[in-house]
Amino acid sequence: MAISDVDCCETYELHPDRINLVNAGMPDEDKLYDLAELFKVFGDSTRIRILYALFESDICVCDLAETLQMTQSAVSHQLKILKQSKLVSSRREGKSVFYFLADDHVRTMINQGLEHVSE
Amino acid sequence: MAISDVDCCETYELHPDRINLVNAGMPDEDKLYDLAELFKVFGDSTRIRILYALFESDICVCDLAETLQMTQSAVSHQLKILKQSKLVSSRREGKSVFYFLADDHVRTMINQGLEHVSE
DNA sequence: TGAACATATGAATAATTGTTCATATGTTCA
DNA sequence: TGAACATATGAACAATTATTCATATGTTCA
Repeated sequence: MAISDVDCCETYELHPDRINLVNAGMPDEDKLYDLAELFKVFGDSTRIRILYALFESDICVCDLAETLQMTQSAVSHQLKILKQSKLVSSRREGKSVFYFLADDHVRTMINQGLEHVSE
Repeated sequence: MAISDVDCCETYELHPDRINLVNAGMPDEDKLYDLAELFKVFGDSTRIRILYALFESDICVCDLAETLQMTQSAVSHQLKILKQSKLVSSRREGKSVFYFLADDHVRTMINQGLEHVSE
């Protein structure tokens, strides 16, 4: 029934102690999924560049598009994803919409990632 | 020539001060790419589950496959990606290969992500 | 109200990617 | 050495996704 019965592990010398220990520490499926989804949002260089831009200053869609040399549409699509993940928020000022970082986890996570890739 | 000339920003009221500020703080293209690639590795629930497993104990491929109810091949492919990103390392013990976390950034990053999704 | 500006969004396309299947490589032990 | 075990890997397929294009929504101001 399980994958192990029909596939790779019929004859493997398993280590039940380790398997139980690992399963005990494993978060719920929902949490794992949410966590992966969050990282997936960071896993695109366009979105990383948008977040970096917001490190410095609140900024409107038009300025973002100009800064990143992208179309307004592409930027807008990515901002929507960032907003759904609650990494950014926005406020309207007249015709413009300004985006800003929703909280400081973003900086912390990106800095932690930078430490890793800088080694 | 630039995208802005032909597309979205011909008539936009840009804010040069903000744009310059943002560009000054923007890391190199290479660094941005590496950073996005790193996050992309975290952005898959299978790999997150593997990393969680390694929080508890070094573990061999077979036990990982059994624990996560996946085929040995799928686990092995993902371990390769994690290893290329230097998030895990491995040592051989006889026929088995044991994997373990390469450094503590992994824990820090995942915990930081958890804080965000737990709000 | 109507025209111009600024942003958002749906559909389509191209590119990326996780898993499976088949098989290759590496290790142990009789 | 040969057989069985454990892991790694290449090719193929299905699913996801970033961007583009066309257009809709929302705002200001004459």
